[in-house]
Amino acid sequence: MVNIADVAKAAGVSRSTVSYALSGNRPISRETRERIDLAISELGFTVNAGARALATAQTMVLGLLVQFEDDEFPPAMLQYILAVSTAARELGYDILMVTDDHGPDAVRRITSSNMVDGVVLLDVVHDDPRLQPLREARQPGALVGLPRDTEGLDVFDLDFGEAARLIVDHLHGLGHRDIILVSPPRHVFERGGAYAWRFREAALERAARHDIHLYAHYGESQQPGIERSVNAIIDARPQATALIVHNDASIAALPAVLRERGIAVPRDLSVVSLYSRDFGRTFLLPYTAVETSPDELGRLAVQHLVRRITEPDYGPPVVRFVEPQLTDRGSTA
Amino acid sequence: MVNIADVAKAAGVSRSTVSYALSGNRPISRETRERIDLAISELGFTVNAGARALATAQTMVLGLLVQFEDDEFPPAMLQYILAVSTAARELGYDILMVTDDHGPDAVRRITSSNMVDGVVLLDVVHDDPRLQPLREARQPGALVGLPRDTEGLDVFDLDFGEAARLIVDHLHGLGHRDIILVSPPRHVFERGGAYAWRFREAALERAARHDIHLYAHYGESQQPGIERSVNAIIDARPQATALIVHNDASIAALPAVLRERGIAVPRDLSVVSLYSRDFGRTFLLPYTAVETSPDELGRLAVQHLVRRITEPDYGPPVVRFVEPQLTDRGSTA
DNA sequence: CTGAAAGCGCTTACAG
DNA sequence: CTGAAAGCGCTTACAG
Repeated sequence: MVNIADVAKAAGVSRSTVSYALSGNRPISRETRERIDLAISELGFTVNAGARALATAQTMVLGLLVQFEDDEFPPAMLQYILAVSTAARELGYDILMVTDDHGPDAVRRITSSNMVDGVVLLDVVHDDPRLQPLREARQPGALVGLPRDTEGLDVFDLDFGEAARLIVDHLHGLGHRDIILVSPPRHVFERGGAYAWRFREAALERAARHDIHLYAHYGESQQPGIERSVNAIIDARPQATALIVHNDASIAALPAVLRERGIAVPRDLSVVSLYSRDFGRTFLLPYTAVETSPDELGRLAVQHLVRRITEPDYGPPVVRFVEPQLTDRGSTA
Repeated sequence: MVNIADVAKAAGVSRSTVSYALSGNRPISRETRERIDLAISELGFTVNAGARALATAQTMVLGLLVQFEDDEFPPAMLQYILAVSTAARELGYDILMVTDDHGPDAVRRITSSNMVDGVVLLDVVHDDPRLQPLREARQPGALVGLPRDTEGLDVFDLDFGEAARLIVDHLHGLGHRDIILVSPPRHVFERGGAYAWRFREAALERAARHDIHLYAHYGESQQPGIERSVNAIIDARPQATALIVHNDASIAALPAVLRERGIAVPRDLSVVSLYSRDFGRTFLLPYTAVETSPDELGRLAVQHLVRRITEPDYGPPVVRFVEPQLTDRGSTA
């Protein structure tokens, strides 16, 4: 394998000069630089990433921890993964993606061995067991999803409370007084998926203030049973005039359910949901909805993480909520 | 950061002895080993992965190249990613996931810098531009998907030709003589998605032999337009008694389309498709289908890749087709 | 503007 | 069964 010494010899300079030419960390004469460039391209030299990492204590790799929970809807996850990966590459970082079942061990493993310069956690839950090892790590961490205790970590999430208020207010303004809410599965609440109850509680609170009856139900996230559960929920609340769906799997299945029941939107029922624009390229979703912004969240997390890696005193940890935006697609009346 | 010298000092031995205790590459007395273990846990020592990689020329990291094509159906991709990641971890490898738009550069970048010990390529097309840089790399490569030229690379794929014959024979045996085939989008054929035409050609050839009319159409893979395209295809072939769907997006949308049209399966129409078992947890798919085995393909690719990394003369490249298996879910008659 | 040398944290022949 | 030392391929003060 051709190394920096080979290049130095071919160019007739020292190894340090080659290194500085590579990094640009000190001025090099034009002539010398040209000889080095020539040698590099003739020999096909590429810096050995491991050796550079050892010398600089920077790997230029970010860890990405993904958890494939059974109650997670796969198509939604991929958007976050892609967003993080793309944002990282734009800043010169690669992604070490870890899908281990046991997240805390994975965090410890990749941080204590110095495989990564920082860590992004996806699918963060209220009491996430990965937070402690991440706080103990040398490397900074950024979370997508709000945990109970954000200490020492940068946190990014959609403002689910505000999203709920936005939606309830929107329906209230249209005169709806009986509204169904389809939440994530019960299991998501139980394992601490804070986005689920943050949305539900804010919706209930807001509905109460408006004297609206809000019927909150758990939806499903796995087939078979998604259509069945949505049907059962609608059956249970015949008086409802609007449906809020905070459940990826259920909203994906909703068009088929409504067609089957002969329910026209928004004539017979108003529908509002939360999903990302890209989600609507996989599923046929003509509904007014809050944009969940996976791209923006992934990008924010990576950008802050990289700043924290490169600027030692970047300031106190950041907890940032993305402002929900309601996109009106005409599914409410 | 605590390093191997700190451990050696605390345990009262040399650095080499600590290293050998870690690797198990030479016998260590019980007493010495215990002192070392104690020092390691007291100091909280973890081997520095980069330093080890530099010394051993092994990173214990596999590159995973993923391409998010617009005509790809995201839910299906995730299964391959997860399969590769899981199989790698079981063999002690981590995954460097690269989603660059420009695959050939990405392959060159991660291999020439020695960031990885081997590379897995997903979504391989007929004339895949990533193959050349991969062949030129020091590291071995494994592909999921069959390219035109398999030279020098281990290749794994479902036997799409056999899958087509299996399905056509199955329908022929049931007496069908007019069959619709919904293929992947035209763009997949154009960019060299070999699985698309391997399946279609084998199906056409087999149908001709049986004197079956096989009506091959391109389906869609993005909303809006999937339901519409399936409807148009069915409208165009009223005489058909069976439907073969080789298109993830279309099969996911099929239940809604058939319900809307009032078509009962298999009474009015027989349906056969190709998808994985897990795919049926995201979508409601009660159809007889060939299992596409993403788990098995991902696992095979990783296992062979790792053997090729660890056993210098593992033998000639392998091209292995996974045998298609038809799971009868009663959607044909 | 450039070079010689130390150091990053490991592993592994070589020697005993 | 164990140690001293060279080497993996870089970077970066230090010196000129």
